Amino acid sequence: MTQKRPTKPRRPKGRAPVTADKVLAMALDIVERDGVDALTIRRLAADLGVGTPSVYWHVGNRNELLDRLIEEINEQLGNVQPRGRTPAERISSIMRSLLAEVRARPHLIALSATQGRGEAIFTKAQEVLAHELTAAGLHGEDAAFAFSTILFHFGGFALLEHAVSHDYRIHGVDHWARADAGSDDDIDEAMRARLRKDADLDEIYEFTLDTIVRALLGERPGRAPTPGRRSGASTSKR
Amino acid sequence: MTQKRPTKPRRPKGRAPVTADKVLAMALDIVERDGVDALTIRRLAADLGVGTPSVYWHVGNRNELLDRLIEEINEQLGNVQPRGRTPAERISSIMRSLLAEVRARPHLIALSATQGRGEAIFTKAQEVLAHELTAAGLHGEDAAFAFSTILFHFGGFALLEHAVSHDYRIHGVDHWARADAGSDDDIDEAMRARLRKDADLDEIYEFTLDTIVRALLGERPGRAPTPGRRSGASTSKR
DNA sequence: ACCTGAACACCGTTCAAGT
DNA sequence: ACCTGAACACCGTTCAAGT
Repeated sequence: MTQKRPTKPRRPKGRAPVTADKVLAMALDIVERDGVDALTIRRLAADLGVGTPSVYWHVGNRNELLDRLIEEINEQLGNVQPRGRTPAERISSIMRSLLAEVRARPHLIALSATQGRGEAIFTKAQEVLAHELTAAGLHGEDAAFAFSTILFHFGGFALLEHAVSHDYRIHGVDHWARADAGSDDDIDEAMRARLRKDADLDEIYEFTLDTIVRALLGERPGRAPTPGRRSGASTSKR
Repeated sequence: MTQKRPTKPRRPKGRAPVTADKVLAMALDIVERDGVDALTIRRLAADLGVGTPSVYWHVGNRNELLDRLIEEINEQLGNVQPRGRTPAERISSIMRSLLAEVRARPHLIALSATQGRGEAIFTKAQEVLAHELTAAGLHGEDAAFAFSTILFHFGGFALLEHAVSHDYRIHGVDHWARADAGSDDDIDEAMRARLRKDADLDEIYEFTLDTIVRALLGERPGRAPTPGRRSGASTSKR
């Protein structure tokens, strides 16, 4: 539109004033493309075509910017609808979709981690979870405890998984690869062999989530949900 | 010793050459006193009485330094011995002491978080845990799965608790304080009231840990361990 | 082998000043 | 109300040079 000078990407006149929303949008863009660390005020200002003080004028300092970013992403998250027939299944299904959503947005986790805001994750889904908990027959303090517990379990898992996603193996690899690991005998070889490989995070999440939800709802554990899983794979004792 | 010039804290001659261990010790000192962010190469060099290039010579760059620091703290950690009569109790007790230890060293968690090394946390205790798991009758894949699951649960909790320790309330506070929170009726008032207050993190940890350990060991849930807990505190439905 | 001064290429943030 | 140039006070890291 209007005049465009090839060498000067800066807006020539008073064209299209930068707004706080535009700053936020551009910031989100940078984070999604190049990660949280790449989001510097100077880079942001440059991409916006303004000087750094302008950024400070629209949105506060870098911390405020990151906080706003978290909330923004958050609002786009958690449009989950429960699936399943039993209450436990429905609740588990919520937390499963949530993990999938959050995994698809690693920036969000990275942001939350750097900002120390493990809670801010998804607001919408909280309503759904609360609703489903009362539908499951929980009320008052019990419902609140179940709510917090489930959310905390989810948040902790998401955070650790992310913190560890680069080259994880629950530390094991180096440690358990050593022949002398595990004092002497005692720890059998099959276990040690398995610990040398990466842990199956999905399996862990599934199991812990199921277990916690069922316990909160007062159901007995039952090996029903994941058939064939956790059946005694007891191997040679060495 | 020898000459000491008051205005110049730098070591005057070739006195007491800096070693890698001294660098590490000083770094640990700074982190413990002023936090991870305060640990800058320049500050470290200054406190050591040398120029910045010296630091680079002894220990690599900042990342390597942080990694080494994590491992160092780690080695001082996890001298736990299991207490309790049943296997579940003994295992839970390990993870309880571990949380206590890690809580007493917030720097370690901060370090692990910034370095993305949620696993590095405590090496020694892993042996104890593995031992106790096999003593509980688990072997092979099952034992490995239990091991990873328990560690992951612990790590996730520690990480989230730390990330959130400053002003936590599972996001709730702002959200559930609003009168319109929870679509319309449905969510009862007692639950909403409880969500406005901070969640009891100890209670959550205790409950999830117990539940998971018992499930892994094949015990039935049972409300025995924490008597009086989670008894239907169902209050007025509004 | 160990240390130095000095520089490079970045940061976040603020100030005085412009329109 | 919004934007600028310029600076301040920091960073991590490296280079060439000293002993």
